[in-house]
Amino acid sequence: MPELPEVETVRRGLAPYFEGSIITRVEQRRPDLRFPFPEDFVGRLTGIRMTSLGRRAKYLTGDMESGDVLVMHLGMSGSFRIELTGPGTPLVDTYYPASKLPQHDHVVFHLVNPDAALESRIIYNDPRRFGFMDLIPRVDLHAHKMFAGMGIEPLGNELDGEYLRTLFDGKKTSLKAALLNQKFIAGLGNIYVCEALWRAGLNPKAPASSICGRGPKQKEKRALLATAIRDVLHEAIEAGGSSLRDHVQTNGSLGYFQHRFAVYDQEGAPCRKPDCSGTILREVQNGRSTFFCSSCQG
DNA sequence: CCGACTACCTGCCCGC
DNA sequence: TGCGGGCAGGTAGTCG
Repeated sequence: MPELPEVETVRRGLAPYFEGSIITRVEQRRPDLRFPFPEDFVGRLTGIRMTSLGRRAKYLTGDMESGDVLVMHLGMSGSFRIELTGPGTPLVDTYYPASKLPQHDHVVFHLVNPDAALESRIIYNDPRRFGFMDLIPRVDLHAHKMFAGMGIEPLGNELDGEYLRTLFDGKKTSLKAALLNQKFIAGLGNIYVCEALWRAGLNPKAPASSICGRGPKQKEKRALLATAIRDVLHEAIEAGGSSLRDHVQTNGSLGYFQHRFAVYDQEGAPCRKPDCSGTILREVQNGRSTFFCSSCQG
C-alpha cells in the first residue's frame, strides 16, 4: 500500500508523538514480521528517547538517543494508529484484555513525553506482515544493505530530465519497471508510477532508454516525466496532509487515505486529459497491473 | 552484469 | 451461504 507520499503522511502524523518521547515499554507480539526482529529489539528501545522521526524513500527512521536508528517499513498492509493514554484521556493502559487483542497488532510502543506532558502509544498493525522493523547503529546506516545502493529521493534536488537520462540510458527494460526500481529512484510504487507516466503521456511499456535520445522531443519527454513525478508526489502528500487531522481525530489510524487517481484502478473510465477520447486500460506488466490511457500514452 | 519471475502473507471481492 | 480463484499500494531471492 504505502508509497512515498503515504509514508511521509504517516511520518508527519507520528512525529508529534514519537519525537522527544521516551519509549517506556515495547510490546513485541511475535518474533518476526517479514524478517525476524533484530536481537534484543525490546531491550535496545526501552527507556530510550527518540529525538526525531525521519523518512528515506518508503522507510521511517527514528533517531534514538542510544545511537541506534529504528527503521520501519510498512510493506503492503502496514499501518500505525495513535492512542492517547495520559490522565484524563478515555483510554487507560489496560485497553486490551488478553482475550480480545486486536488482530494483527504486532508492535506497541508506549511513549511518555515529559516536556509536553503527553502519554501515548503507537501501535503497528500489519495483516500481511510484509513490513519489518530493524535497529541499526546510526554510523552504519548508510552502509547498511537496506540503504546502500538506494536511488535518489524523487523530491530532492537531483531529479530532473537530465538525471533521468543518465539513469535510464541504455536500459532496455520498460519505463514502468525502471521507475519502480528503487535503485534508480527510491519511493515510487505501482500507483504513482502509473500516474506519473499518464501525466507525462508516456507508454509504460516503452523502453526506459526511449527518453534518453539527443533530440528535442526526447529531451522534452524526460523533463515532462521528472516534473510529473514531482508533481504527483507533492499533490499526494498535500492530500495526505489534509486528511491527517481527520484521521487522528476519528480513530488515530495512519497509513491510509483516500486519493482520487487519474488512472490507477480506473480501468474502463474515460481518460481525464482534456481533448483525449481514450479509455483507461489495465494490463499486467512484470506481474503487476499497469493502468494507462489507450490513446494519449502512445 | 541484467531483467523476468516467484515467494512471502492475509483479506477481500467476485463468480459459480 | 460457501468456496475457489484472482487480486492487492513492496521487497528480495533465484534463475536464465
